[in-house]
Amino acid sequence: MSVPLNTKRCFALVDCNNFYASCERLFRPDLKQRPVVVLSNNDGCIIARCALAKQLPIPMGAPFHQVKPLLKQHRVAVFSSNYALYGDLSSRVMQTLEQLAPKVEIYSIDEAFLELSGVESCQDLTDFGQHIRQTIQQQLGLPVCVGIAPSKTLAKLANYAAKKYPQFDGVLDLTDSHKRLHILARTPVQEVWGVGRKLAERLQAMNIDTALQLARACPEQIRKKFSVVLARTVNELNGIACLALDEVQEPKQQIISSRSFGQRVKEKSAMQQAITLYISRAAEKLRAQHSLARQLSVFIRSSRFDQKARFFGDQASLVLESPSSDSRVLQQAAMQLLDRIWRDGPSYAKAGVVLNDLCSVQGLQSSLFSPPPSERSQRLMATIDQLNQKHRGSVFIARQGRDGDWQMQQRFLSPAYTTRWDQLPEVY
DNA sequence: TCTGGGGTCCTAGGACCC
DNA sequence: TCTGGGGTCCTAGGACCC
Repeated sequence: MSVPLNTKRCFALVDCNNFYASCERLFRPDLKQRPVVVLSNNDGCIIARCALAKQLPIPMGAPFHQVKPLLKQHRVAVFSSNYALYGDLSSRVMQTLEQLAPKVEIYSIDEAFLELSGVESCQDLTDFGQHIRQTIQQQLGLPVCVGIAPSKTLAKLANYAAKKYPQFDGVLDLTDSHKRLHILARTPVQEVWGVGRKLAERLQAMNIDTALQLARACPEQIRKKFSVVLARTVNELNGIACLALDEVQEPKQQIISSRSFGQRVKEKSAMQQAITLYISRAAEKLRAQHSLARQLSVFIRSSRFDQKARFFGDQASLVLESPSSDSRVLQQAAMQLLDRIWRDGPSYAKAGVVLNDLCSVQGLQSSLFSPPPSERSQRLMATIDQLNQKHRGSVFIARQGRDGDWQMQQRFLSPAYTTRWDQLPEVY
């Protein structure tokens, strides 16, 4: 009787390479030899670069206006972010992965953890990683890298190395402990999942510079000096899995909708329009996950980068009498909050709303103390959501208005190739 | 002129209580 | 005159992630 190779727990992290840039290039084969970058909302800064663009001195997060001349000089193709496109391609990638492995955790728009333990077709782990890579490439035309290891943190690290070192051909299996030590010793501690800039600084002050040095630190000491989270990371780096695969996506505990303005806002009426739009977006998300909010906040702020004017920012929040997901109820409450914090004078650069203390509609049906929203309200909101799903922006609260200078800039938006019939790409 | 948005989790410290 | 100590709960803020 043969014993399965992978009786022990084993994770793979599949991560799309330069996801947003790859998505844009998918429908523009003419850009194959040209560097491609994607901008953040409002065309603010660079948030994705293809491999060619990474060779240029354009750092991640660079403000667009600062690198504009350089982009022009190198004939870089620039795109505003197109989340309709990325979201749709993302879900296709995830569906493909779900066919390849029974247990998949969608970790972000471009990453998923897979549990490989017990995958029958998976005898050699590296071969299986290559199979994943080729399948996504063939079916969707998107490049991915695969990291394989006995813990999620190590799988992340394996993925980092698979991307960084070409000799691995996009797949690295770190279940072997010799190979693991070799890679850990060459990985800066800041590249470890869970170690950001601040922690890296503190660790370096203790002469912990590499992932291997962190792996060899005493978890108890780390827990005392730092936190339980970093102590867990130390264990994970040693191949002790402390983090499980989360297959079910829990409803969000907080919903935020906020934007920087295309142009500074000085008038209260424009701010009211913007807040009304944001609250509608947030309420839509709330209803999509069948939740209600008990608490909401509104914030407004000027620009932190403005040299001439003093920074101004404020926020206010309130608790609703009974939890709600009705756009009209939330909008009225948001307008009250705005009245409390609004000041004439500042040039506002950004505003947003936050919904907190969320609960599920079902959980509330039986509660005596907080009656659930009325049938009428629920039906109305469901109808609005349906209409807006078909045609975005067909039904909205009048206060929102149709257009405003404050709306975000998207000067380089690609068509919604995959989600709108009228924008399907034409092939000649 | 122009510097993103949306999340999670943990900890420290204050308020309050006995 | 003398001004405790321990526990819980909540919130704000920090750090991290993509």
